[in-house]
Amino acid sequence: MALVLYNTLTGRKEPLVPVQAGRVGLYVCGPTVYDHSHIGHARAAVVFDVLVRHLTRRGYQVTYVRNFTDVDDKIIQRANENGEDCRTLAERHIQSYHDDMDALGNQRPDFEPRATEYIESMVRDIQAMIANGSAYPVDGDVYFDVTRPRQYGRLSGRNLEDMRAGARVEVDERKRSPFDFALWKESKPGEPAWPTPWGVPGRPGWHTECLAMSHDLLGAAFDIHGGGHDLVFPHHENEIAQADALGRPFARLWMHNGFVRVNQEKMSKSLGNFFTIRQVREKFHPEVIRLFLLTKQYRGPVDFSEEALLDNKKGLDKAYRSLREAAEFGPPADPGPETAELWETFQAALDDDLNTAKALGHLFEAVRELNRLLDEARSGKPDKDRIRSWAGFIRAMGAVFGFLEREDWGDVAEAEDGLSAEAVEDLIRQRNEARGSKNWAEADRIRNELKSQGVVLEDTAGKTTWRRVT
RNA sequence: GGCGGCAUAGCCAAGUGGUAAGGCAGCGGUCUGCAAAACCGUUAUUCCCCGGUUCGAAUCCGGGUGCCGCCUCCA
Repeated sequence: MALVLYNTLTGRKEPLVPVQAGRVGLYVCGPTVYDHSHIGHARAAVVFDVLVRHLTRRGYQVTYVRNFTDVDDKIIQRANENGEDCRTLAERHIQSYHDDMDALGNQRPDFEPRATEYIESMVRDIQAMIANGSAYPVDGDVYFDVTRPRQYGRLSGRNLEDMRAGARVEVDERKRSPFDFALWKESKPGEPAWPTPWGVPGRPGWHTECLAMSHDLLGAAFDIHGGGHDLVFPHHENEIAQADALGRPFARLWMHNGFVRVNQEKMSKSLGNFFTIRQVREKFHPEVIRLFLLTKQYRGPVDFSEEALLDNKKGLDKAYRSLREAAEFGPPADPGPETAELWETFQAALDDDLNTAKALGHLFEAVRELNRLLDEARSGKPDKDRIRSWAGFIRAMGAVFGFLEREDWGDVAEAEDGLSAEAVEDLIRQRNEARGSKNWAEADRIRNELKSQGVVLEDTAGKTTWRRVT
């Protein structure tokens, strides 16, 4: 079955037919680096990371580009507030972003271009748009004339007549249409500025950079352009308008991930209801965040809450526990023929517009099967080969999602506060001595004491294991 | 005002014509000194409401209701 993806441009799912057979060029809009990233940014990055993993797994050679917007009004404003220069501010937040994304287990894109590295290309494109009349200068700025492309609004499904001018922002009377957007802004003294052929030093507007960078790194016609749903209008609409104005082919398929919500509302800076990734990381392991973000198909909204994270932590614990027990029967083996059917079903779910929620269901079916085998093993009939094969299968599915790859799950996190591992094991020794003499009261007292310290014991045949819970 | 999305058990969430995946929580059982974990069974005669099409609909059509998003900050 073919891999299909929902295309915002056409409003339906379409088979992925690459420009060049076997290769996929993917461009995803990255963050504007003036602040730490929140869970919404994490979702976008995780979704497209899983897409890349799946496409790669499916045999495509993927070129993944994700940009940094490192020149922009908000960056200038924040830098001024902090009394530092824009470059320093941007650099710090690029590092912060990398730190978060690495922690979440996202692979680095093949290219991470910065807007400031592509000014020349942008100037080239803007000049071409001025030359063919689709852009016009006003004072020191340059605006794009939205009445020029034949179908302005085709991505977001709207037309100029029905839009509300000035709904959120004062109408700039100098523009021909209120929806004309800035390609170039004249710089005030002290602001970042680059020279131009039209004589006014300044900086680019937001909407040109992705056009220039995708063009230079992936070629004019490429396969997939992605980003958060809030980029559909105006950002991506305006990118398409410029490509049209330049007579340039552009991305074929447009993918947009849904929002992360808090109490039924979009997580956003303006509502103040956002949680930064680093905040959430203080309470939850990054793999838990990752699992949570994949529990729903990427196009729908996902509701953020501690309860939801906690539920997912339990699910991940369960899977890791099985893998750890399976490891006692040897390292994970290549998935055998027994798992082939489920593997196909799993892949088919991802082939269908990256249905991670469905695929995750299949992963947990495999966990249950592995636990069944482990139960049989405990009752004295170990089938090592099958155990190792199912463990390998679960790992393989985990690899597509980018989790279940740790060896130290359960011993990690929270270890800095509470009892040391030595102290725990000492108490376990004391308890097992009590158990040996059938002193159940003392054994239970020690177990309860550990439980109050967040350590849960599990007695299995001849051995007591422990884990920390939050 | 325009455009778009969503509504499935206590919670989260798959399922787009053939008789309700999966996770969390709950209940009963097995195992255990007791637990924990795991497994087995169970938990929606029914998919927001009202009509219609069909042998058959959560799934298609029409009409409601509710929630959300976008209409130049935003992943």
